[in-house]
Amino acid sequence: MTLKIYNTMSRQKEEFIPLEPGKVKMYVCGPTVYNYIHIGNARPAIFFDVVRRYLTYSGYDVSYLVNFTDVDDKIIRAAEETGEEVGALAERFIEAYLEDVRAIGIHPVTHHPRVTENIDAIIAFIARLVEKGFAYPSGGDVYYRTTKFDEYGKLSHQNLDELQYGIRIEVDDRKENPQDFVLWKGAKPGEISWESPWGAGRPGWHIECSAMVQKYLGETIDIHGGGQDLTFPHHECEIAQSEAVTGKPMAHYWMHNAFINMDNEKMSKSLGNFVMLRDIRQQIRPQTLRFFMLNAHYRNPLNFSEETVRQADSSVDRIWNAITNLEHRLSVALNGPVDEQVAARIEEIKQYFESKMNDDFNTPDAITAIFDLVSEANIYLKRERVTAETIESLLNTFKAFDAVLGILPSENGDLLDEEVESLIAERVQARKDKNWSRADEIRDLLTEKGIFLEDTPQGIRWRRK
RNA sequence: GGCGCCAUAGCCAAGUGGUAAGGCAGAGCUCUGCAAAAGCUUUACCCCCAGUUCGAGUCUGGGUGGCGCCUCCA
Repeated sequence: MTLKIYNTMSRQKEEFIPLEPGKVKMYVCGPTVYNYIHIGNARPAIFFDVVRRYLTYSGYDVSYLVNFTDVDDKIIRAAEETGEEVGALAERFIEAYLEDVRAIGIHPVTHHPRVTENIDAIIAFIARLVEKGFAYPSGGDVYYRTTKFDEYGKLSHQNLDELQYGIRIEVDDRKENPQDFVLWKGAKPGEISWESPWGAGRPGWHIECSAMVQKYLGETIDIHGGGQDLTFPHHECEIAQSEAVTGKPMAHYWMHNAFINMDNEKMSKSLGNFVMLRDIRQQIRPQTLRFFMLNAHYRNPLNFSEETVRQADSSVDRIWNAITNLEHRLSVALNGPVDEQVAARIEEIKQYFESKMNDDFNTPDAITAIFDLVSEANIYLKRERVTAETIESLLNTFKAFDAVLGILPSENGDLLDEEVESLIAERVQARKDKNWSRADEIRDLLTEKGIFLEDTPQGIRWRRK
């Protein structure tokens, strides 16, 4: 069973063949750190985290890089407004970003290269482009000569002549052609800058990725990802830069996620219709947010609303309940072999899970496998006699899937305090005495504290919500 | 103008041409001291029109409606 990935370049699903057996090099465009990230920014963060986790699950050794754009126009403007140094402001939002993504269960990436730490590599890269005639200095800036790169437009399938230039952005007359883009920006007086052969300045937006990909991962990588809006111009420009220098493909697989919408409109900072991740994660569980994102295919738009999030939250409850119920039953389970029928179903479900993940990361269908497992577990628990080995086997399968999806409760012990313990003990006695009113009173009291009691033939079971 | 994407149940959402997964919500039943959790049962002529085919949600053409990119954007 092989992994297939939809490649924006070919507009087809292609079999994944790594450059080097057993290893994957992937690079995803990260944030420009001038603000907190919103839910829309969280989609690629979560999705590509899952891609990386699944590749790891599949046995690959993955090098996963996400860059920080820590100097650019917006950062400079933001720093002017707050009165901070550019570097201090960028650092502050990098910390905020790391805190945000950690909170939603994203595994640490291999490395976060930063523009300001790679200025030399960027200058060297531009110098090679100038040398080869793909770039030209003009009025203190350096521009990329798009007409020189025959394949410009191959990723986004755009025709150079048919692009509408200057519609949104005024065309700079220092360019030979309107479609040329800036590689090096000459510094304005007082602006943060670095020395270069073309004078003091700073890198343009696209060049950082070309330079850093090459420096950290090599001339060709396996997977390059990002949001759909980066296909053009950003990734197109990266290809023009990198392939002009190396003559080799920059990446074998180009992956792009669709957007999160608000009222069917793209969530974006410029439209102002966004929800900050920091704000929403006070209100919803990280696992709910991940479930919400992964319950739709990454290439389809996803509408964010109170209702759809609530539905995701209830879905996560169903999964968590199954886990809690399995764990509760474990303490009174018998010793014995794994039930054969259950084992066979687990194997089927696992095959299904992998076949769906292999099909261009079809996470909605992979989630179906989780629910199949939930059903299997619930039905098994209906039996009077269960074995610990079978329960362990079910729990381990949940864990295996969760190593990819990250939607189960976190491992850290969820213990009850003494007061709660003694209330539960009191309720056990009250029920023995058929003192139903006291039993109900205690249950209501604990419900208010977010602890839900359930009476089962195997004793009291509790869960938190 | 160019390049694309999407339309499936009340809601969310998969779906390799062979007579529609899963989740949420709802209804009924079972279990329960009452609950909860869970189980069982139950809810679709797949936007419209034509075509290809023994057979179309799926392929082709044409509509309708919505969305994205075309140098800030995930």
